[in-house]
Amino acid sequence: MGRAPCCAKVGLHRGPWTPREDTLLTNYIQTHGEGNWRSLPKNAGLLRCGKSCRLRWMNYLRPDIKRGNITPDEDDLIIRLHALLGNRWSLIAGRLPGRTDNEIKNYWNTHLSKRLRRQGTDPNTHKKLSELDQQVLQQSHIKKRRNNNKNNKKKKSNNQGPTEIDSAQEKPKIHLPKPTRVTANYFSIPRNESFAMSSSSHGEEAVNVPNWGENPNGVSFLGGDELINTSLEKLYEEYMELLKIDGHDHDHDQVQSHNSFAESLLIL
DNA sequence: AATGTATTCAACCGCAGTCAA
DNA sequence: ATTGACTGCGGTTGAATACAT
Repeated sequence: MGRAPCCAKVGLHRGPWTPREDTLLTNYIQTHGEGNWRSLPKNAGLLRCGKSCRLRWMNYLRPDIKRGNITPDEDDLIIRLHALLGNRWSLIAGRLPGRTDNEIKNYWNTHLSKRLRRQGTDPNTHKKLSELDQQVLQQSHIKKRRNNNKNNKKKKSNNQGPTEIDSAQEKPKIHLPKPTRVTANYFSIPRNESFAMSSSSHGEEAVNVPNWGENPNGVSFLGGDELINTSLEKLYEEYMELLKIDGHDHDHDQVQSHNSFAESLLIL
């Protein structure tokens, strides 16, 4: 249908948020709650589009956000969840209390995917790369970054918009299937709250579906690192159990069994 | 010290799902 | 059944910063 971009309105602020804007947004949400993003900026006295407000709140201002220092446990969990779920960042973030989808996406792109590549694993498929594949990936990665920076310089000096030709030329992408949208109808817990995995999980089904509804009182899972680590450990155990039950050779069928589990998470 | 290159991450963009009219 | 507003998501950009030469 093609709607006009929500930020196209003349006179709206863009770019980095100022402390004053942050305060206005925080104060407004603290008194009126989240939602109604469209009308929020006007009501809060902000010259921002609703989308921008939502993003700022979700990724930066929310009080339950844990910033920086992603622990090795979280590292490992992100990698495992990515193998299961692919680039479904919001789903992954939902399993990491206090982390945002944007943060995890950035962390993946800047740290984890590189690490996997260095270890000879394709970050997209989580399969072992051949030596040739590794070389190709390294080359395209380096080339892409170089080109990107060249473009940045060019844009700075010319003060021109993005050069579509440039960006289109140097992007040999590996496309994953478009992530399935997961709505609140499926999972009725707030984002960034961990879920309680059932401990008696091995019934007739090979996979287990988390108890999404088991947080009726809005019980916080952010009570401390101990609590978080406990839930992470539970997750690890659960995944390992699932892999055992599948009875597959992990090296060869890991991705496939992960995918089937991922599907079970998405299609209820 | 100056310049070039690489990295990080907040913010933006556009698409797609949902839902009310 | 259709339409359009709203919302949420993943992909991408680009300014700021760090590091290398």
